[in-house]
Amino acid sequence: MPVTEIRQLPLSEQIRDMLRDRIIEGDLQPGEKLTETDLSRKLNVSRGPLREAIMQLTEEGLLVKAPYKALRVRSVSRKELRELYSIRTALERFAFEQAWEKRTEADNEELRARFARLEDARNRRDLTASVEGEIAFHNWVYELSDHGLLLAQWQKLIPRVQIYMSLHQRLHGVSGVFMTANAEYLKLATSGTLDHICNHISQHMQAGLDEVYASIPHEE
Amino acid sequence: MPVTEIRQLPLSEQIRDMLRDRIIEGDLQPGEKLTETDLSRKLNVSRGPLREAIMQLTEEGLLVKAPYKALRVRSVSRKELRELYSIRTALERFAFEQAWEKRTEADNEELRARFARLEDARNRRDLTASVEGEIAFHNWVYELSDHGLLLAQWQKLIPRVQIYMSLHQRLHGVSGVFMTANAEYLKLATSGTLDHICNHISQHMQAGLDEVYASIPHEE
DNA sequence: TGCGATTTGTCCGTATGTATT
DNA sequence: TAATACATACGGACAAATCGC
Repeated sequence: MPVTEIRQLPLSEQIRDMLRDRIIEGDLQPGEKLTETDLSRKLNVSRGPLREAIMQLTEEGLLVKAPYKALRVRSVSRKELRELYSIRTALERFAFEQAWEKRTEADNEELRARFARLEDARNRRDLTASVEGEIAFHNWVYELSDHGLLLAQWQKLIPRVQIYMSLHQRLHGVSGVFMTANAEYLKLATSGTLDHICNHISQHMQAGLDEVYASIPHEE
Repeated sequence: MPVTEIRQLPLSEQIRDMLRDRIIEGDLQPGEKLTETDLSRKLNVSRGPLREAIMQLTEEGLLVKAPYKALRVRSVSRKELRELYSIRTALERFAFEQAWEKRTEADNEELRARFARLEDARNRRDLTASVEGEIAFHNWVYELSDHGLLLAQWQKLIPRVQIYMSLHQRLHGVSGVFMTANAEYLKLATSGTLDHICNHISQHMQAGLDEVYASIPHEE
């Protein structure tokens, strides 16, 4: 019986996705030191594809690397968290400017569906699904913007956002504060004015930042 | 006489920088197909570090790659050019918001120095120095913003900006239109109000876009 | 549509330079 | 300072997928 292992994705991408999940889940903790040879033994892969995965995760900001020096999982910090939410605010407001005139009723219905899925995940206290749902909810406007560069920049930020959301949820569970803000976001995005939703995003992001802020230690 | 080749940087980074220069200079043209084995022979390096360089350039958007498919130099397009300048507008306005209160007279003096260097490069009709100067001029506010994520996002855009600027300059030489806009930018950045410079950036970017737009063919 | 040629993806063994102890 | 661990790099080899005819 030949063991015909199917490989839909290149091995390097499988490794990348798996390591990214382990970092987001906290299995590999912030600041933890990793070595290539160690990882290649434990994952039972050679260093070639592993190095490619490591480089991509470094580009995403999940790993920190310097030539000939130790590989580390990026440490979380309040400064980075503030930067993350402030740049998300700028990008998402810009996304709404790009998307505003393009919205159709079908698009609005799609956002309501994503809101419902997010609400459901929260009610079930499903931490992973809540994070995924939050990302999908915000992804809506970037998809709608029809702006490839903007979408790419936002999607490169997603893993870092997931890290902070997951970290917070593991400490404090699924909070209910978010959903009222999300309901307002939904309402303004589908039936408000561009100015209203842009103003709301600043408050929305600030609320998200405040929610997570205390979960992060002061010093890097 | 032993040929003692010094390697300050890892080979993969040397390859990356060299390929990036060749793409920006137009030596490797948009849409051109590349093969790893071919490149490794011509550059006299093995495929390992070459693949790492290729991946980084793919992250920067200079190369396009899909599993098992041909590697290509990214084609330029008017749509991408519009996206590039529109997102630059959003990021640079945000950068000024972040940097505004942090400016000192020493910072303003630094911007004037960069303006002078840019003006000098243009007067000398030095195409390469003009592009570099333009980048350095705009880089000022990102450095000042003290926002690591923002700076990183902007710097990842730089190679693409350089491609379009170089392409335009090779076709039309150094134009004089820019410098009046740059002078206004300098004045507002150092002595205007935040609102004024933010409004100016939109016009400034639009002017830059218009300048380059006609140099790019319609169809991708 | 198939089939060979080309190219990418992967692995191994080894060597060398750098960092860390 | 020396010794060890590790990252970087090379070359060959084969498998897997794509491309061209």
